[in-house]
Amino acid sequence: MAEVLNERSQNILDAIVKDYIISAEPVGSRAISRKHNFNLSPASVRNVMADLEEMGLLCSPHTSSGRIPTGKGFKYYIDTLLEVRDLKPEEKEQLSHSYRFQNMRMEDIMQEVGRVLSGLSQYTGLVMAPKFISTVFRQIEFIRLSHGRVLMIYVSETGLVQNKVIEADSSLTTRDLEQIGNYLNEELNGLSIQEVRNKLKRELQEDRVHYDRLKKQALNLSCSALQDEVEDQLYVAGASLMLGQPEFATPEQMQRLIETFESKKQLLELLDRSQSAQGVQIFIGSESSHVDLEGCSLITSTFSNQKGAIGTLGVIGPVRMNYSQVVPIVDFTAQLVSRVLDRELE
Amino acid sequence: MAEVLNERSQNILDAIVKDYIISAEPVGSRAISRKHNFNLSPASVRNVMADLEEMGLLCSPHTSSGRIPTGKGFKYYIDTLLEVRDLKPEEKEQLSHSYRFQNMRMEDIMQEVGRVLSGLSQYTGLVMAPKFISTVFRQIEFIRLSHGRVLMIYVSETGLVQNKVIEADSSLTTRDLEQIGNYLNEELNGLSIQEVRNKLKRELQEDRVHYDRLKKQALNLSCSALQDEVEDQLYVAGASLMLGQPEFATPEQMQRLIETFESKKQLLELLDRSQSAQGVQIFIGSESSHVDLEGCSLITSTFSNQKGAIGTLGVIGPVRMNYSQVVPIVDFTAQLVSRVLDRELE
DNA sequence: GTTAGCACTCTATATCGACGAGTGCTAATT
DNA sequence: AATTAGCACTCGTCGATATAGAGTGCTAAC
Repeated sequence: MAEVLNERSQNILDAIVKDYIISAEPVGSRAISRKHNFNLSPASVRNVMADLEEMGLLCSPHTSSGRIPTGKGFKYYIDTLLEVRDLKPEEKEQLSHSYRFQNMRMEDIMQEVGRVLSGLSQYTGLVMAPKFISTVFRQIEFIRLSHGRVLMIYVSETGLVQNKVIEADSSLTTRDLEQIGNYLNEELNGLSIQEVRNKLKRELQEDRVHYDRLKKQALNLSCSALQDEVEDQLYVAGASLMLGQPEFATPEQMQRLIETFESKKQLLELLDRSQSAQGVQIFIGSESSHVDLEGCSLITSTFSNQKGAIGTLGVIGPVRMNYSQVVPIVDFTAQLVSRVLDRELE
Repeated sequence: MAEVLNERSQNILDAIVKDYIISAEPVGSRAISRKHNFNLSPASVRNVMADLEEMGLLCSPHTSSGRIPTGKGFKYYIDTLLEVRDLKPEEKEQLSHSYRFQNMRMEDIMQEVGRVLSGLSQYTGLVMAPKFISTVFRQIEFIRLSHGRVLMIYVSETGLVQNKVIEADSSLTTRDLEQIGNYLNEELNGLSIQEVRNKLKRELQEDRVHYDRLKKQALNLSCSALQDEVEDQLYVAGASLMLGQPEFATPEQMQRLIETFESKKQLLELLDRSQSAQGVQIFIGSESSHVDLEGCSLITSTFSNQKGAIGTLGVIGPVRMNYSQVVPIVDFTAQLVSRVLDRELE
């Protein structure tokens, strides 16, 4: 699959991609031959470029213009040529100070991370909060609303608060709900949601449950409270920065981009995918199949605490993104957030 | 201040505004004279238009183009000429069915309202959730995090959940926090936040408090929990629809608009202002002083339940908005939401 | 008071040519 | 055999120019 290029071709591809990342404009043979001292004439460079074009790594917008890298070209660059340097200690130090996490709710932390990611990269920051199902049970409360509707408030180990309205037997009193809460808090403390579900299922099947009305109701209630997925929380920051990029300069492209950001569905799908793997991942718009993010690239990394609450954060920018700068930022930020989440556990 | 126009001038202004609302293009004398049967020649219409221009109600983009209404012209139209018809019962019925509020958390309701407002109007929907301070106390919980940090979860009468991290004496145990919660829930139930604050202040000043360590800590804790303002919650839906409007067709305008929507600060300021008055209010971009929403108009109304939790919702669109269509939608939606909030109280 | 007529203004659109950047090919060079 | 200089060719950009059309303001006639 991955074609092998000789060194000269690699160097030239590298140079073209780097130039294009800066200028956003087609790169000509003359510029390459002059700026980088390969000691090659433009004509020789042109020959190589023609080869690269044939391989599908470059293309030219029209007959007589320079070349721009294709999606495949960028992929090759990222996989083979990109050198991601580690941040220096002082850079890490500085980066840590960009984030102010003191006395913040989970929501605020997620939002702040998005904002800072966007600010540092000058692209759009994305954060997906840890999924409900990946969290560890800490506390649950039930509050009676009207007509047999109950407000459930769930708090995870890390202080993630989620709430949900559920239907319940309208005969349940405030007192009942309190007892149910106490019972569950004692029973379920420290279990992962997955374990909680298993435990609940097991207990519901035991026969003797049917003799204890309250216990049965407790189990039913917590089942509907914890069974269904709670909607994913996605934070998007700095969407307007994307509009400054030349690749989205036309009104139609802008509108499409903002629509995509607004609906969040496609973004969630992408972030979901990256959650399966570890470390930094890069998606290139054109290759990412049915997702309609043409011209965009996504750099993501997952964060998690020791108990396994997993979230994803990243930066979305034009394919022509400054990967060597953004990748370490995303990487280190993910580590930073993981550490902060662990700090929440006393 | 408000100038008085004779009937003919009014009719012509009315016609120009209505035409402009539809076409978004300068309106010429010929079009007015033909489409509306005033039995006036274009020349006569031109004379009137010249007068209206002198009064500052119209302007022409350049020497030889039709006229467009100025901000002042729109204001006159809204104040004097706009006829807002009430919705017919079947329209109300239909509108009610657009909203699906079943088993929704407060957050979801707010979001849904924004979405539907945007969908119905084809402009951008805004909803500001009831402010923390305007709510009525229902329940409070404290959860111990690390290093003397405590997660406070507050639930209002209407099921609005807000949480916040506060610093606290690190010697407080989980048991203490539970007792403090119980104590507060008993003492404060049913009071408005304002009353709660007063009560807390009063009790803190009583001398004998100092002999009861736990009570003192309870008061201190709830003071810092309930004293400061919690961040306002603003929901923006359908921002991309604004980008389809011809007044925001250039990339620069698009970017500015999205920036304004993204920062939310200016929008909050505007919505705040409208919260002081009752009923539907209309702000016109150019007049709304220092807020940078040129070319935009805002139609708002407040909603509230019987216990006074007040929020604001509305639609933001180009000044050239279809007021006669959108105003009743905003108005009725606010009533609808108020009713839904009251339903939450059993 | 109203309107027909007309000169005038300004925008939008299309057309044209010059310019420049860049290519691909070929033949000469190393 | 690889490299490169030279050259014809292509194509997009920019500015100038012309044209059509919409709309106005003014004046004189109704």
